[in-house]
Amino acid sequence: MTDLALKLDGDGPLYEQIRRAIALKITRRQWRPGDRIPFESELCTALNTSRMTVNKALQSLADDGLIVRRRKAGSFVATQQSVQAPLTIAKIEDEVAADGKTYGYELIARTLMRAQGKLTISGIFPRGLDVVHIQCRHLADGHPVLFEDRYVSLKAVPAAADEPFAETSPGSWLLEHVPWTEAEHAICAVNADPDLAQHLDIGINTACLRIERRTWDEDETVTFVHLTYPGHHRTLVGRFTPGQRAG
Amino acid sequence: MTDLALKLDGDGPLYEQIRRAIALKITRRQWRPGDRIPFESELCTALNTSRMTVNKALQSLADDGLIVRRRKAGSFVATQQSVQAPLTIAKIEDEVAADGKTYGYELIARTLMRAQGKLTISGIFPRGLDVVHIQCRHLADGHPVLFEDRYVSLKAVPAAADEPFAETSPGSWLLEHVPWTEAEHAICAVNADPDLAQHLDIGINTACLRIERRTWDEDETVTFVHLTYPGHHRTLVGRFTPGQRAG
DNA sequence: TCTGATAATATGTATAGACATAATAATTCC
DNA sequence: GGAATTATTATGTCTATACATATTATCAGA
Repeated sequence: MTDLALKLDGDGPLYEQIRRAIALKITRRQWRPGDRIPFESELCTALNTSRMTVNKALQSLADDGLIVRRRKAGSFVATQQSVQAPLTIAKIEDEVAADGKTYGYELIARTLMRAQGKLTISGIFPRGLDVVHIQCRHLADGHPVLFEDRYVSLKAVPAAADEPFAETSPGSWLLEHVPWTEAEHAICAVNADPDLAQHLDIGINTACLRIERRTWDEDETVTFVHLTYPGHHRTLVGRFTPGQRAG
Repeated sequence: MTDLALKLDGDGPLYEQIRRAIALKITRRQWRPGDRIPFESELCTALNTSRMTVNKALQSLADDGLIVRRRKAGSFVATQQSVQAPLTIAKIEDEVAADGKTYGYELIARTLMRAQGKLTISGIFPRGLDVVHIQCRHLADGHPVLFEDRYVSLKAVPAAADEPFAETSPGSWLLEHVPWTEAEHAICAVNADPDLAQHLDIGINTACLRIERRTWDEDETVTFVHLTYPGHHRTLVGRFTPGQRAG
């Protein structure tokens, strides 16, 4: 039967063809949000394929949020289709290098302290926890492109107490030495205060992009960092193509 | 054999257990970037499972970039482990509603025009293309939270010429009426110019977060939009957990 | 020693069948 | 009619097998 009017384009693996064909129906609004799409068994007979192959296509569509699957009920086109933006935060070293520029690093301050004030109020670290506070900046061809303001828990990372961070940026060092299982990000815009303006070599009040990242290892907070970029720094976020699998 | 020391936790589907066990090895740095991880066949015999099950676990790890797979060579822990931040851009209506506030919409300007100047220089629209230019703002409990500056191609969306956008925001209208296959985002910080400051009811020069989105349908640019949020608006980006599948 | 053909092999894809599970529909009983 | 039970069913998971494909390793021949 071709009453489903699902046309495979014959390009690439079967499950990807099926995925594309269904994604096309959805993006073309022929199958609309809330609509039930054909059962696996129907697709199998219509396309003359095995269930596992159809299943692989549907699972991948479900993974990407294009459809929602419910046992016994069937599969449905997702009702709220929010736009996904796969933001990949590369190491700044790589980013500068990818730009064809020379990377530079400068430590501004490194202090051993106990968590207090804002850090404890925000619930990031428990009061009194030993932390290292590091401020540093990253340069591209000698010009500052990123100011980093970081706290590292000495409970989670005792070795950080002996690391001067004079040559190695804390980001790289942590990535290399410390395991983590979870990260949470927030993005906001801030006006440069005099300090920040000086460190980034920009005018006071210049808009800056700030990424706030908190990293855990299991339940233990490992590090909390503010990464602040000059506002003109345009962070490119990846493309999102509902029809095809991320890669 | 348990010489792989891969311990399954017995929680949930087998392929997820395998996935978790391997992800744990990687996050714990027991299998380091560049290392080859056991072959599918080795995992099969060690864990006494079928190849398809192991394959499903490994494929999902590869999808998420934790490992890289090469035929004949094997599977390897990914060398550059960039941090993924799954940024989900919800409809502003939903976002305001999720905040427990009352959503409001105000059209500021709607103009039919031909693409010129910056729009053509940036290569977004071809010179002379008919577009609708819409400026509007979105309110939460009567207070502006988002300024939207949008261009819609009349070639891709002829119906936009007849839509006043007086009551419906162009974002919702487009999402409802117009198919698209691809979107690209960029994020930057900008200082509020007098106009923007007035529309968002903030001080001049206040740092604002701007999301720039370009949307295509196949090769045709559908719309280009600047979404500008007051800087204090903290855009929460989702959590990223390398050990478990997104969902 | 180098080159090109050949073999070996790990992953990639696809199939058919089986049972589990959750959610819905149908049925029975009060 | 309504509540509790049972049956049905679509998806979820898993297995065993087969062949395709890309890539590496090996080996023969010049």
